[in-house]
Amino acid sequence: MRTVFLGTPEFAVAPLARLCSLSLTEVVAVVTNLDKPAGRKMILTPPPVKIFAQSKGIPVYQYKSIRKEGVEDMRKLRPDLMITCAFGQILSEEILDIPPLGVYNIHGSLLPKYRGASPVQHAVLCGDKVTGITIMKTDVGVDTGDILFSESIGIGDDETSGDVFAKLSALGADCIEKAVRLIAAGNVSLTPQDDSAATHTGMISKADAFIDFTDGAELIVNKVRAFNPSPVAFTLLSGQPFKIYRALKAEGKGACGEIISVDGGITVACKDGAVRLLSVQKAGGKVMDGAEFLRGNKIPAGTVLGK
RNA sequence: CGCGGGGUAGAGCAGUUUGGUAGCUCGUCGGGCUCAUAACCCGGAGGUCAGGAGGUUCAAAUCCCCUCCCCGCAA
Repeated sequence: MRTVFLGTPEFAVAPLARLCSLSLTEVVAVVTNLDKPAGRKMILTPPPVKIFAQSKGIPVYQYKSIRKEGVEDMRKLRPDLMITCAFGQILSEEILDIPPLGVYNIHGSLLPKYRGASPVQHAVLCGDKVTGITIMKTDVGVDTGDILFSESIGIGDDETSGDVFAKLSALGADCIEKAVRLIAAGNVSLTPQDDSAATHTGMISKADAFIDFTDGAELIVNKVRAFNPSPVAFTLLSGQPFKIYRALKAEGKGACGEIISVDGGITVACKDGAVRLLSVQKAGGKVMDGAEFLRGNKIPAGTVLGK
């Protein structure tokens, strides 16, 4: 099957790699977002999917808007099948109609839960114990298409979004292989989503990652997990950004945001107890564990975070 | 040239303003105490202070110049 893959970030690389390794699918082109300026020097950086595709010698197409600029290119490719995975753009009817076998999407949640841009982060943020991959037919809505199947996976108590992303990316590869075999065999049975059970997730912003110590310990720990590796939960220490990479619930009482213990680690009081900061970073500094940080930064107990 | 912090012992930092014997916490090694210990006490090792046979000076971690690297913000 002539297959066109549309995806952008690291998450999409494993599924793409799987499709490339199958004899069933011939990946004739990869579509991805434009290279973006990144980092302090604003160096133009190609998306991970592009880097992978080029290493395999697969033609890469990049559009600001595939709907406006890419329709003719897609038609010329004469794909039998198109696969989307964290592509970052919404396809038009015009494009969806091109491949005779249809367009399928790899989504990082158990739909209809967590439609949208940040399903993985929200699953972690909400403290879910289970999430998964859904393979669904792509339609003009945002993750609203009919479901081919889904597979679930557990979320460990101490796992971050980064950890879950890695697991789901691998699962996504397995799922898309399975899906492609079903499609090739003509064995496709779709189930519409229950829209009444749907939840939607938007883009994660830096402001979402600000820790409010008047929240409960569990929510704070979940925020820390959900926003690692990006954008990373943070608070303020003496008015400067103070990032928190890892934290655990702990025993203790005190005013919200107050550091109540600096004995071998940093323990901060919150609404219903305390959290222990296991991995932190101050502005301009490196990431280090709590005890290490305290060795060189004399933080008196009683210091209040968040201002 | 987007803004800013930083590079000093294995780790994290102070010392730089006001040049003048290289310091702190931890780790490490040795010894002691203890039923015992990640606890406590005593002692030791470990640093060409990012680099430049640079500049100034009697004297530079510190002041001036150049280069490299790390990080926060912004995007």
